[in-house]
Amino acid sequence: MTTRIEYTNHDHDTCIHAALERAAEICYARGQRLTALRKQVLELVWHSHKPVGAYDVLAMLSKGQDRPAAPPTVYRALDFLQEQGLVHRIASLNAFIGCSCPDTPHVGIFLICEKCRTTRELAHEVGGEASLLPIQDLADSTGFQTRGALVELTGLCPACQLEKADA
Amino acid sequence: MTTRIEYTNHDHDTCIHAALERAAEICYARGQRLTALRKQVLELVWHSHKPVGAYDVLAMLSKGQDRPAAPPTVYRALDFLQEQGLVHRIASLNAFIGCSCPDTPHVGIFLICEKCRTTRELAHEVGGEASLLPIQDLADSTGFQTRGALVELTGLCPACQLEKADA
DNA sequence: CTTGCAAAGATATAATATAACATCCAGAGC
DNA sequence: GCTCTGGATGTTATATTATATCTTTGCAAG
Repeated sequence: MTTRIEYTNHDHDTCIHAALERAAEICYARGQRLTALRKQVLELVWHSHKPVGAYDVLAMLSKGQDRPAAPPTVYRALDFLQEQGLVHRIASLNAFIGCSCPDTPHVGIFLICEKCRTTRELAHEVGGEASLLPIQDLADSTGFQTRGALVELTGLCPACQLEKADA
Repeated sequence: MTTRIEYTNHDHDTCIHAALERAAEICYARGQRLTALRKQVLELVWHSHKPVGAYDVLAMLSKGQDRPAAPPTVYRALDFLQEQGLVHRIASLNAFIGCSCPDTPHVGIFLICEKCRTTRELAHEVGGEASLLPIQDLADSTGFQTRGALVELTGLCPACQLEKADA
């Protein structure tokens, strides 16, 4: 038995559906409005487990529309979703990914596959947040007052390690 | 006694000079060419202990020139300096900062002050690299093969904590 | 001296993000 | 129902960051 998320051969519709439902609950509980647009953007971000660029969202949003949406439309929605902790921004990719644990605020710890770009969030795994403590302690010891953090590891996900062996 | 770097009231010319000298040694030892342009860009990045944008470097580089330099000039120099480990890129700021410990390759751990933007690299402090181990272990335990990392903490540096108390 | 190659110059454009102002629309209070 | 208000969205323009591509330069080995 494992808590590992299987990114291949899973029913991703379930991921999306669950994420949207939880987002609705969270926003309702906080008195925030998950409007149709914001919901749609969230759904598009959840389209895969790979970070998606703002302009990718924009393109998906505009597909089949008479008038394509403009960048601020997407960026505003993404800002809202970030404020609510529903998506994270991956700084090293200028891209966004859905948060699978939006209930509690946390700093993200991400594992980004260099090959397939599938990205997994570690922060809320068992010991996830705790793993930051040594760094925080070191920062504290220099007198720095930490308020936010960004941790992004790049490498190869299990699936791509196998593929690499093939090649 | 402390190993803490004092960023205020220090002779920054010494920092710059030392960085340039060490860079020259490193490049020579590796058979890499620290050309005049690359050296100048490195010096401009070292202009302060705050990350500096590529276009800031570009502006400084062009000041007083007949023809201003073009972006690729700066980006190429920065790419070279990054490859040699002489500067780091701060992803959350789209900016660059001189590495104070370029002799050995390492992942950067940065403390970025939200107020004055002064940025300090922790990676090579005592226990710096080691502080990443719990995260690496966690990543390993998921089967992820880490090849690179990015750690950026934001908050308030000691000096700005005092100022904030004043205000 | 010429040839080969890395570095730098030059031009154009791609990709990401925000500023500023106009309009819309849902809900509160009358 | 009406109107007022404030947040959300639309619209236009532009700022900021980064790269592709081709040309030219300069230096060093043969």
